[in-house]
Amino acid sequence: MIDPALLRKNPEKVLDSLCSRNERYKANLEAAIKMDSDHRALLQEVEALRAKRNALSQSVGKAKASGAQEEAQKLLEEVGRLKLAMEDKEKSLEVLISPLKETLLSLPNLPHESVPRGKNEEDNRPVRFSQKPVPFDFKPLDHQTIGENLGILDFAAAAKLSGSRFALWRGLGSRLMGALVSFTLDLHRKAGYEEIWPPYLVKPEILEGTGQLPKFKEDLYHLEAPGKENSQTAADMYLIPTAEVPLTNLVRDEILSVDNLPIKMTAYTPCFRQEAGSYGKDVRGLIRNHQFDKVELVWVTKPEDSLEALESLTQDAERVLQTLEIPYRIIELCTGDLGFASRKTYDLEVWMPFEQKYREISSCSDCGDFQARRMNARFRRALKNPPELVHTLNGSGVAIGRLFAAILENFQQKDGSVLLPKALVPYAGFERLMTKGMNQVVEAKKG
RNA sequence: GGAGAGGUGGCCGAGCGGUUUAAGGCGCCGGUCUUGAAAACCGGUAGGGGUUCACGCCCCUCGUGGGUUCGAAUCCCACCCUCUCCGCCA
Repeated sequence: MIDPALLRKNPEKVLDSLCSRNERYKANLEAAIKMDSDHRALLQEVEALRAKRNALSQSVGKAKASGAQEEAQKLLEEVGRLKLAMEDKEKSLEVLISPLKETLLSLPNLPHESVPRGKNEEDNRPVRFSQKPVPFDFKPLDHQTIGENLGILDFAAAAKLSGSRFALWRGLGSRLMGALVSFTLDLHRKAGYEEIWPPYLVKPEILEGTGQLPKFKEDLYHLEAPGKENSQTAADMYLIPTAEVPLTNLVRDEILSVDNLPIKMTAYTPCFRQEAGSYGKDVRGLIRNHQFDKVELVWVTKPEDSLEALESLTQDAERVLQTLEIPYRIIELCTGDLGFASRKTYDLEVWMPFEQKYREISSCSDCGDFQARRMNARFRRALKNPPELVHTLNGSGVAIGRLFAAILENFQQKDGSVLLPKALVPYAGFERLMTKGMNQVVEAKKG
């Protein structure tokens, strides 16, 4: 959520900043400013009436205690009349609050001033490249074909169980997935991250905290509370679209000690997304599925540390690709391409030889105090200092399915086998993925 | 899922319709005393919001949301969470 105080103090700056994302926020922002000022005007009236009521009610008690029955009766009548006027205004206030809150929650974060202005992904700026990809001396295949030829990916089986946009791994493919998760978590633990194994179903307010709700409900898998009709409070549940959601919300409603910052957490989780808007795009393979696996990195920092933390977090994600010797590049997103909660984002993109282009495998964002304000996540510099909002950051470190795909494509051999990156061998327990025919040849030689 | 007990400030714990605008203790912070410390004593110790140049004043919050009342931590309803026991279960 944008700071309402800033909205009042400097509406032009907020407007300019939001419009650098997209002009369409202008109307909503102006509505929010108007609603905020109406709300405050009425709030003052209501509070004045409440103060009066409280004072009168108290004097009723005192009058009764001192035995002044007539006096008490008179006061009672007066406060009764006051109450009617007050309840009227309180109702009007109620009516103002929810659209105001809704509007404030629907506005995205303000881009950091260092972020390049731009309309869409074409204006994103490359930051750095790894070593150039080595060209193949044969025509590389796409990861789905490679995986199916090796018998380690079975999309037909996944479709039988769950429909399109699901994946299923078999045999060594399944083992390789486990290896990628262990390898990645190990790497991050060594960099000082605490490993977390969180729940995958969360309450609605948790998703509001990180910014997925109320705006992006159609992207989420939603479980209606059973017996909802009979209960006002039975909570719906949502499948997490990323581990960012449970990890970041761990600091919700906390006042942390400054000594605990920065907090660095990592988690492997499956992620669930309806991806409603993406029909027809990337339908093949492991790139865009309803369920996918990801290792996530989350930082909680002091405000003055978050930009530097973003560099550090991005490097932690980068190290996964470096260690696995996969070609990649890092780009900085322009204002128009930033995610909802982010004020500055680096994307890591791996080289995909079949398509001859870079594909996103990680997105690292500094959310500033945007999520912290929604979550009420704070810290205190010293005992006598007032609490301040923390800054939160998150990044994939990295998407495991896409990493799997990148390994198949980048390490494929002319004979159809895939040679694993060296760093992965101890985790996988094997060096090469081979087709059934090749395995038979090897075994026959042994025999 | 069922039964019972319970949820009050950083912690313990009183309060069960109106001098409670939450007693008392512990802890913490500041001060007095002291060469220094401890002890003792004195004072201060929640968060959010509104308003004010400021001092301050006001509103909201006793698990959450409703309700009753002039007035609710206190009474009523629903729910959530924790603990104990039972059932089911990987």
